[in-house]
Amino acid sequence: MYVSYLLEKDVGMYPGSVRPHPSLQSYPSAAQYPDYGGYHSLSLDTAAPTSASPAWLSPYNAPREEWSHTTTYSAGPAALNPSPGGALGYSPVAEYPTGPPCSGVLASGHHQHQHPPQQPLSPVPGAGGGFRRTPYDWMRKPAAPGSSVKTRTKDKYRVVYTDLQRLELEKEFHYSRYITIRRKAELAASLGLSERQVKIWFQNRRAKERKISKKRLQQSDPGTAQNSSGSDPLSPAVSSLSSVLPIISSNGSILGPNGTVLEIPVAQ
DNA sequence: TTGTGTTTTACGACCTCC
DNA sequence: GGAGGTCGTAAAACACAA
Repeated sequence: MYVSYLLEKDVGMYPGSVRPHPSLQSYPSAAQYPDYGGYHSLSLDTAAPTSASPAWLSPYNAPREEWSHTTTYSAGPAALNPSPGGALGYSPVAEYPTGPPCSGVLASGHHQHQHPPQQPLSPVPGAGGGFRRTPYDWMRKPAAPGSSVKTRTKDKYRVVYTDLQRLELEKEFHYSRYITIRRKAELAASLGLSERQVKIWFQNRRAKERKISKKRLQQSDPGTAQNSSGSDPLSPAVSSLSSVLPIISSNGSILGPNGTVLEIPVAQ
């Protein structure tokens, strides 16, 4: 928590609502997010789809807040502002070099490209180097008219985030593993998610990274299992980015390029 | 088609900090 | 007390082999 607190304090980290570091002026392609797409592994080039893209509104676009009868979610920005990004001026996808044409949705703040799912445009590399059989199946499945396709069994349910949502979350995660309150609000608004969802996504994403790191350590030689940086090693993607991007170290310090410490957590 | 393993959302419990 | 952190876990969504 205090990390976020520090980040929030460090206004310089987020000048306005744009990515601060010059290297982030244009986002790397999705290929640079090895962890992204592990589930719906759509490379951006193919995910960007021009027409077959889920557009911005996924079949799951309805925020959980709508389930108020079963949850206690607070109404997030998504619920209040269905026009993502516009008011906030944050249009990450618009900056995306290989971004989808539909990214205009974010940039403009209007869902201009809401097409019905169509034919899969191209095969997508799947696990094992093959191609996914039906990369867009998950987009089409739910299209039951009138239903927001929230599968629910018993009291449990979950939605599947769109590729674009996950990509943006991944990008933010690779910028910093801990999201600030402000960025969380911005991201939630621009992605049509609740702040709670963004927060939980980051929590789960960190857990995933720890899990991967742990697995990696176990696979490596036990003798050298001790990561050079100690515990909680960064994922490769993050590690590579850490050479140019500010990042939060395992002890909460804010690391700048080349590991320089920009800010040290205040002793609590 | 089915069974199985993995990944992704979501939550509760518990903790720390302000 | 509220917010957000980790940790553990449930269950849906998915991939893939048989």
